[in-house]
Amino acid sequence: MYLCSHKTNHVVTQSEENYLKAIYHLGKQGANAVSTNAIAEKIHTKASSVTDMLKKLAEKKLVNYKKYQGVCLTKKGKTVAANVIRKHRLWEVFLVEKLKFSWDEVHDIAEQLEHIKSEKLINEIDAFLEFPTKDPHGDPIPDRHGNIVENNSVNLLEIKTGNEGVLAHVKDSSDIFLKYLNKNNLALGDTIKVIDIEPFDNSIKIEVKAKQIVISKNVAKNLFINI
Amino acid sequence: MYLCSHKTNHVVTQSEENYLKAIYHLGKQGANAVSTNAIAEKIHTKASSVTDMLKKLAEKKLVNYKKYQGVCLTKKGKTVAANVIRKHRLWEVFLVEKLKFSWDEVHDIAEQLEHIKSEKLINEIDAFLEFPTKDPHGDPIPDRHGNIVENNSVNLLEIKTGNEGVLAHVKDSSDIFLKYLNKNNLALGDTIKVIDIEPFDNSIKIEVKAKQIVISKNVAKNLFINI
DNA sequence: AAATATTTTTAGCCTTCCCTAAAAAAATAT
DNA sequence: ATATTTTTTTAGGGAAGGCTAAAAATATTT
Repeated sequence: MYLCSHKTNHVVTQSEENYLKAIYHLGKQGANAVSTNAIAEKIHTKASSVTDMLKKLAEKKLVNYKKYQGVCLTKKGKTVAANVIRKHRLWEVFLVEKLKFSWDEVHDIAEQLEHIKSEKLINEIDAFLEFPTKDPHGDPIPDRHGNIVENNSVNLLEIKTGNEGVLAHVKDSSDIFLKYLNKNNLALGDTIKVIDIEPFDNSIKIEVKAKQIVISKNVAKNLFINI
Repeated sequence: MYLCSHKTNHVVTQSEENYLKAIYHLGKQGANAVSTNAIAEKIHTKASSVTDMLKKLAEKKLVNYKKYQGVCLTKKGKTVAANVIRKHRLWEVFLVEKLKFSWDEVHDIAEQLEHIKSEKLINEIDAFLEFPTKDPHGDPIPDRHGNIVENNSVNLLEIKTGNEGVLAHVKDSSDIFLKYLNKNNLALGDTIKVIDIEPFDNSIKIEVKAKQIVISKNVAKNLFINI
C-alpha cells in the first residue's frame, strides 16, 4: 500500500499560473490579503470565477484562503509565481536585446512565453543573455530559486521640487503607456529633474535631456527613479 | 447591417493546430486521405476524440472530411499546418544553434514553442538565425507563406552495396533514436557507404568516418542520404 | 454471398475554466 | 442599532476537448 508522495508537485496549469502571478503582484503592495474583486479586475474575469479558482489553489496548497477573507500566497505559491515572473522578464529581455523588439511590444508575447515549461530552457536563456538583473521596464528578474530583490526606487510623486534622479522603473507596462513615453522621449536611465509641481492637478513639470515637459499625476504615478 | 467578413480567420486553438500538423505529416506519404485511427495513434488520443475534432475542423474549412472516408487538408488547413511546422523547426534550430541543446533534447520544447502566436516573433527568430533552410534533423523549414521544399534525399534501404552518400535527414526525431545515433557517432553530414547487406534480416553494414558498424533495418529505415 | 473482424461514428459523461443570477456575508451609512 | 450597499460565495450551466461503451459502416475472410 502506497501513500501519496509528500512532494507531489501537482502540475500547475497556465490559468493557475496567471492567478498566482496576479496574486503575487497585488500582494506586493499592501501586506494584507488580496481580495477576490482585485484579482478579478486584474485578470479580466468575474469574481465568481476567482472564487472557484481560489478553492482549487487552496487545495493544492498554493494559497492560504479563508472564505470572505481574501488570499495570500503560500511559500510554494510564491515560488511558482516568482518563476513565472522570472520567465516573463527574461523573455522580455531576450525580445528586446536579441530580436528587434521595442519595450512596448514585448508584453503580450512574454505573456505566452512565460508558460513554456522547461527549467533548462529558461536557464539557458538566462545564460545566453548573460544573467540580466532587470527587464526592459526596470523590473527585477527573480533568480532561479524565486528570490526577487524588489526595486527600491521611489515614486516621482514623492520627489520635491528641485531634486532629481535617474528613471529606473516604470510600473505600467501597457503598450499605450510605453508609447507615450517614447513619444515624449523618456527612457530608462534618463535623469529627471522636478522643476515645478502644479498644486491644482498635481501635474509636474520635469526636465529631461535639457528639455522641459509637463506630465500628469497619472503619468508620474508610474515613474520610479533612483536618487 | 453587417455581413460577416469573408476572411474571418477563426482563431485556431492549440489542439486544432496539433491535429492539423498530424494530418499534414500523415498525408505527406500516401496521396490518399488520412484515417481517423492513424491520427488517433499519432497524437495519442482515441478515435472518438478524433472524429469530434474532424467535424470541428471541417466546419472551419480546414479539412475536407466525409464520414468514414478519412480527411485531407484544405489549402487553408495546409497553410496553418505548415506555419506550425515552420515555427517548430525554427525553434529547434534556435535551441541547438543559440542555446546549448543537442538534437535529441529539442523536440518536446519545440512542441510547446510552436504554438506561440506572433508573426513578428517567428520572423525575427528566422532572421536572427540567418534564415536556415533545414532543422537539426535535416527537415526543411517552410517559408513564411507555408511553402515547403520537401526532402529529396533517398532512404538508406534503397542504396546498393558499394554506393555512398551524405546523411541528410533522419525521419524519427524521438530522443531515444537520436541518442542511438549519438552513441554510434552518426551525425547529419556524415558520409555513409554501404558495405554489405545481410539478406537474412536486412541489416546493413555501413562505413562512417573510416569505421564500420552494423545497423538494423529499422534504423536504416529512418536514415536518408543525398547521393 | 455471408460471416466475421476492423474501423469509425454516436451517445453520453467528465474536467477545466469560464459565465449569470441569486443568496449570504461584510462593510458602510443613517 | 438598523438599513443599505458592496463584496463574496453558491448554484447551475456552457464550450472545449478529452474519455468509454455501444452502434453503424466498411473491409476482410471463408
